Amino acid sequence: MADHEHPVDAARVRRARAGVIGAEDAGRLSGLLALLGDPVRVRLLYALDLVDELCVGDLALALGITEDAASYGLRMLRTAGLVQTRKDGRVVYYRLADTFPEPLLEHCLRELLRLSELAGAEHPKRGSSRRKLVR
Amino acid sequence: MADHEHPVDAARVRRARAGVIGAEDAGRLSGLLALLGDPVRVRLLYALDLVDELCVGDLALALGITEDAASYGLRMLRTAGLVQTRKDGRVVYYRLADTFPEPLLEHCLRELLRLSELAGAEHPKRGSSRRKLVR
DNA sequence: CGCATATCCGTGCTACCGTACGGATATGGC
DNA sequence: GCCATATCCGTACGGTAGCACGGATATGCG
Repeated sequence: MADHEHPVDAARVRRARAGVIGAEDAGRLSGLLALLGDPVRVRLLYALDLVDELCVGDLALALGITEDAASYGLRMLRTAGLVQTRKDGRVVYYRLADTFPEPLLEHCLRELLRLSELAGAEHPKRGSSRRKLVR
Repeated sequence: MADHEHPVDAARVRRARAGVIGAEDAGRLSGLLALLGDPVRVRLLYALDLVDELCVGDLALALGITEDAASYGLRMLRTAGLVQTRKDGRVVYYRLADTFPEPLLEHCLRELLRLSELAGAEHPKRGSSRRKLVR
């Protein structure tokens, strides 16, 4: 591909360069978004938002996924600090983290869901019908 | 891993099962989130939000990425219906789609960015320092 | 008409993600 | 103490995403 050394609109390029989100922030933000960009993890968060807390096996049962998948997804969310655990005997109960901005994120997700319905409906991106997420 | 046939808290499992987001919706939503879960695409959207429209080469220049990467990212966003194009001669100008909920999404991203700063700061997820996003 | 340029497209490669499997660890019950 | 169970962990593997490279296409310019 050509190297394109000559900007077409130098002024706008400068404005964009100056104001665009930095690579550091973009990395963190996209990392978080990528973390949410998984059917299992999104549904885990939704489920935990519904019921205060639930253990790994019950979450797997509720979502119709293997305990491995639930455990893996929960570990990712926990590593990112989005959920926290309470251990009671052999059972580990997961819940949304105290710092979790429930209403905000729920609002965001609801709106993004609406957007996804009209924007990317016909594009079978990852996990739309490829995996059996339920039952 | 054990099969866990006996739910610990059957009531909550039922509640979670009934109210949790469906697999269909989860697929679309996570697909959209995964689409946003890429440093290049997030920054492309930010840049397009700053300046009304910009062509591929200038966007690559502004973000310090190759034109291939810009073209690829823009194609993804266009396929999902998040951006639209205007062709003028050889140059293709990209802008946010008319249906793009600017203030909403911007608000969401800003808040998520804040969340990412305190939640996943110490976890080098994808793209934090792995890729050269700028310069 | 021939050349330069802006963008797209097909292909191949590398890296990584999510899952399954087997085993390890911890805890409770008998 | 011994066994069952809930969860985690290490490993291996299939699938796929994102990028580079070369070429194709289209358009402006002389």
